[in-house]
Amino acid sequence: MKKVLVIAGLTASGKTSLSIDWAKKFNGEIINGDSQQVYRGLDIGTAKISKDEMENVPHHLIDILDYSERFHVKAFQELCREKINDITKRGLLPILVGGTGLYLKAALYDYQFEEETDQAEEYLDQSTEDLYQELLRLDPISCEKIHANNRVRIVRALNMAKQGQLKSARIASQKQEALYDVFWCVLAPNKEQIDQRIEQRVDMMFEVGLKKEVEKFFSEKECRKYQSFQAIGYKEWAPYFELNVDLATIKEKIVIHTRQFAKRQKTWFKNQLPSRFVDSLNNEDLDQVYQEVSQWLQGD
RNA sequence: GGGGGGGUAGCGAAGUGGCUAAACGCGGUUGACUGUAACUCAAUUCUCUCCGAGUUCGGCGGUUCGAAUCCGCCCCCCCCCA
Repeated sequence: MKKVLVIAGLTASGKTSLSIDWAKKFNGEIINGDSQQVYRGLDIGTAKISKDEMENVPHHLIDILDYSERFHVKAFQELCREKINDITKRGLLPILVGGTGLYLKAALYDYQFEEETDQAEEYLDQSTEDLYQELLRLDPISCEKIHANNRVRIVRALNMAKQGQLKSARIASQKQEALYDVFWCVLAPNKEQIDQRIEQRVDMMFEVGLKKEVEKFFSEKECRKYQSFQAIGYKEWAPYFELNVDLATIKEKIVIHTRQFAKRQKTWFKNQLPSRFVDSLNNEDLDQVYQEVSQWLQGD
């Protein structure tokens, strides 16, 4: 079984620096596992690693899309698996680094997606309640897992049901197994430290020109419907352009959204994966995991 | 000094005699998550010995069967005039 080392974790937990360190020590290459860092030009707001910081360690799946393009799990799954094969073939260790739990899991587990067209527009004029009723007819099992208010998920399941396979049936056909020999590290410092680091990071983003970056891509109203504009650090700027809201307020919003995001990530990793939580701001714990990873690499 | 507006749960803000422990939003907490996932959604958020009880709506006192809501005095904040 191919080995894949995963460095997942909360935003601002220190994934980037650890990944460079380990890539060198374990002779690996890095695959980005972050839904927003795939976009070219969105650098500051996504806290993307810079060329310098890479220290010549090869990075994959960064800057592969224009900010106007759409991206989704299926695409990530395919690209990521290709990279894993490629890196493994060259005798190196693939290190998957990122905070998008679903993407990581979908790439490494036996999740299956199929060719499918997006038909979201079809549902636009229908109420969420109606859509839920329809889904109740077509795929009642999925309804058990999707809340009646969760329009996004309902539309998704409906779309699948109408194009052939039921979402519930597809999930049932999977074994919930990893396709690789995976070591899951989840970097999760304690809350006080994460909150503090988030605040510092956002301050830094403003200092190094986040505003310019956002203006470059999103000052045109049209651009704000792009998926990339969903990213924290970007979407908060709409009131600045439209209502002249001051920068301090924008910044505060970004900090709050980032904190909330970190919490969601933590919940997700805690309950979706058999992962090794790492207090990445604690050197003892880091040494400890380092040993564990080394041992894991030696086994077959 | 005169005139006006205002003080409601962590914050913002409704409520102007009973249906109000008090709408709603934000923030907090917990959780869900298989093609938007940095998304989307849910539960919970005065206190407790928590299926019931106890304290709340600047403070004190009063009217009333009953008050955040009415009356009196006091304290604080904002605006205008002087």
